[in-house]
Formats: sequence, C-alpha cells, structure tokens
Amino acid sequence: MAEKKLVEAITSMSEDFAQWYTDVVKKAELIDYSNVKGCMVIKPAGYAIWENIQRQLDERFKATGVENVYMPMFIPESLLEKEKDHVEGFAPEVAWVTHGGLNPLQERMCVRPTSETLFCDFYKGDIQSYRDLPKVYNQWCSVVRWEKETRPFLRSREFLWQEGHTAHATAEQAQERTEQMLNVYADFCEEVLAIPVVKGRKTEKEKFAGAEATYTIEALMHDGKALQSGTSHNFGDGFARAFGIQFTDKDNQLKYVHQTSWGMSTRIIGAIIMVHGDDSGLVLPPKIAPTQVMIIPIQQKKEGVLEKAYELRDKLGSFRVKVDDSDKSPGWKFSEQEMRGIPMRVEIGPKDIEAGKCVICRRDTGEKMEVALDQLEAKVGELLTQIQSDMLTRARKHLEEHTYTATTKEEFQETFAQKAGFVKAMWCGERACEEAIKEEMAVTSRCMPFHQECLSDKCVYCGKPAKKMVYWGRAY
RNA sequence: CGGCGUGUGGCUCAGCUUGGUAGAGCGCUACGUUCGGGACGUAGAGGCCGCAGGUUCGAAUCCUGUCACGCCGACCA
Repeated sequence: MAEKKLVEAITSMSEDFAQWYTDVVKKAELIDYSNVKGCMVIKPAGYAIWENIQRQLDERFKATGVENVYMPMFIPESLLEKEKDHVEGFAPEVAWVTHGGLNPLQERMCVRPTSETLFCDFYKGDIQSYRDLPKVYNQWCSVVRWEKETRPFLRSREFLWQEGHTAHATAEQAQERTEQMLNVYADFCEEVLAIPVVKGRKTEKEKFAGAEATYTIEALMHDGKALQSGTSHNFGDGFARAFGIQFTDKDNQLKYVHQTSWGMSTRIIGAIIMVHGDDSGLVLPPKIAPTQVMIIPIQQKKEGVLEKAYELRDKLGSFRVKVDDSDKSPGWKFSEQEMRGIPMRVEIGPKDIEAGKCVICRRDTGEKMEVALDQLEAKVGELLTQIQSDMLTRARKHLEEHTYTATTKEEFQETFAQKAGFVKAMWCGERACEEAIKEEMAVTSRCMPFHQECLSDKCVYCGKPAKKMVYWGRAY
C-alpha cells in the first residue's frame, strides 16, 4: 500500500469507508451516476474491466463445455408464476411492462430479474431424450431488480452478469456441475482477481428462491464486511416438475431433468475495489487491469523524450501499455495513474535517456526503482507477476486476520461488537435460531464452509446440539 | 414505503432571513511560459436559478403545488 495519501480528493478509508468507495468509483472514472435512479453509466475504464472479466471467465466456462445462448429479456407473468418459491422470492422486485405502444397488453410481462423460467420454458420443448442431455448453456446479459437502496456495482437496478443454466439426466450430474462451477468462480477470483474466497453452502434461509441447495463464494472486504461474489445453485428436479421438463431415459422411462444455475455479476468489480483499493484510489491486479503499464514522459516537449516513450511502449508490446502524452504536468499524471489503479508506471525523462535507464514504480506498494532500458521488458514482466501474487498474499492475510472464532454467545456478541470480519461459530441448524441472531446482532450466516471444523458441540447462540460450523458476518 | 435533507454554468457551492434583474473556486477553449508528486500568466466561452402556478411595478429570493435526487430506516442478492 502507498505510504502516504497522495490524492486529496479521495476521502480516506479510515475516515469514512462508504465515502471512500464512492470517491474511488468516481475518481477512477469507472462509472457516472445517470438520470435513471439506481442505474449507472459504466464508463470506458469500468467497462474495460468487465470485458476482461468476461473474456477470462468465458474461456474458463468454455473449457468445461459451456455454450453461450441468448434469451428474451421479457417474461410473461404466467411463466414467472410457474414455480411457487421462485415467484415469491422475486415478485417484490420485478419491473413490469404493461403497454405495447399505446395499447395495454393482454398479459403483463416483467423485465427478467433472472432467467430460470425462460430457460425452463425453452428446455421443456428442446429436451426429449437422454441423448439431448446434458444442456450446458450460459448467457451474458443484463437483468433488472427494482432495488430500493442502490450503490454503484454493489446493488443497482440494472446490472450486467452471466447466468448459466444446465439440465442433466441425473441428480449426481447436477450436483457435480453445481460444484464444478463454484470452483470455476473460486479459482477465477483467486488466480485472476487476487481475491481469496470462502466456499460453502447457504443455509435454507439464505438460499436462492426455488433452489434445493445454493453454494456461494464469500469474500471479505477491507472494512470487514462480506460480499457474496458468485453463486451456484442445484435445483434438483423442482423446476423440472413445475415446468414439465421430461425426457425418455435409456431404460425407456420418462424422467424429470435435474437442473443447475450459476452466476457472477458486475458486483465483483465492487469486490476488486474494496479488497485491493487504498487511500490513493483503485489498485487493479495486473491480470484484470485494462492498462497494465502507464509510461509517463517527463519534460515531454524536449527533443527525443516522446519518441523514447513511444519506443518503450513498442518494446513492451507483450503487455497492455499506454503512454500518457497529454499536456498535463507529470504530477497530475502520477495521481491519475494511481487513482485508476494501473499496476505499474514507467517514468522516462531527459536525464534517464542520457543515462540509459528509467524509473519504474509499483502501484500496490509505491516502491520506486531504476531500471536499465535494455532490461526493462524482463523487469516489467517479472514485477507484474510479483504484484499479482503479492496482492493475493496480502488479501489472504487480511482474510485470515479478520476471521475469528466464537464458542459462547457472549464471545460471539463481544467479537462482533469489537471486530469487523467473519466469525466462525457452531450452529444448531434451526431457522428460528438464525433469525434470532440476525434480529439481535444484525449479522447473517454467510455460508456453511466445505471445510468444516468442530469448535464445540453446542450451538453458539441457543446451546442446543450443534450441526454445522457457519461463517457469520455483516454483508453488502 | 416512513423520517430527514437538497435542487443556482460541466463540478462543488455562495446569494434567499431583509425582493431590485446572477457570483466564486475548480473544470473547459486559445496562445505563451512550464514539466522528476495534482504548474503559471493572459484572453475567452458557458446559467430562461428543477418545473408549474400565485403575490408584486419587479421573484433565484416570498406563497402554493409538483417533480427529481441524496442520506437514514424498513425491504432486499
């Protein structure tokens, strides 16, 4: 992290974390607020991050056999209503289309809040035989949920995401796909975004409307709040029964398919900001940064300086490099590069050219060093790799240092009163108990991790026999 | 949905109490000097004061209504 605060315009994290977040989002020019409440304008710097996420995630999907499709953005009311739990979960937050031009519609349609019902309606006609299975489809699209309180990336009324929807012949295959995709998300977060996550299963209370089981990856933000960063659901044959999606199996029996769905959204950009950012602005992991290296010429009007800068850019052609040749002062450009989170900076001026070297500076640590021009390419490659891995190490340390345990109710309350982070504690498995915890302490169960530990044999809250260890926390 | 608050150049805001015909800083444009941590000078462009009524000789300012946005709560992946 940079030693001192270099940019006055950004509120420091310790002063007001929410304001810091808003300042970073604006100063890094990721978005602009629009005149449509709860909807944001994603600007080039923000959209380029999303494009990198899309490209790298899509490659990982395709490697597991996923095919992309596109579904309608409208859902007729009768279709949305077919699965009871699902409609109950989403009805309070859908936007309705009631007119076509000047005429009222016979049946109103909602703008998709998620597309399970559309995929089910499609699969119903498209699947007849076991030979048609599995279906492993995904779509990149936007969805609409009429949120009352909105924040850039974290919760907006329209957001971009991908939603995968699969249909399988057996429950085992569906479960396997559910876990496979959760692992794709977790690996992507750690390897590309340098964000460590906790993998686990949601409780009944927190699971997706209509799912049999919901799995999640939970990340910990710098302020100690949790952010659900990706989900994967196993629907069993619930939707198949509601929609009548049947196939004839090898044994000539008519059976219902088993389905899954999984998604990751632009919300993950909020996680990148809140996991890696510092008081000078955004800090992007090299693998996701639209620009990895910014070359800043010093005294660029002096003969040969700009030419040298362009020459270095061409020499660094295997990375994503830009030259800031605007007529701002160097100090301005430094701040700009820092606010935007560009991982590395190269300074090149007349003195450097004469000495055959340049100055490079890491965004994550602020460390500056001199490098001979003929070693620049190797050094940049080496440092970008180092930054990526250091960022993950730092984030992992933060996660570990802000994960606490509690075995008694007093300890549980005390920890949340004094610390911000995850608290691992045993739970009896009863919904009423979970609700009481939320009511009394304003924390929710984040997940029941795959890596279970036995901290005690009693529920941390009610003292009844414990069934699961749960990660608890305050969430975005 | 409930409580509070705010609408004045692109942005942040002053002016409103006590009506007299719109200001500052930043940003923007042009030219020049600068350039190793947000440089400076000179000249310039840009606003029917959220909207609609009303009071008045005269309204950014007073009155009524309305719309939008923000924050806090409730709800919510």
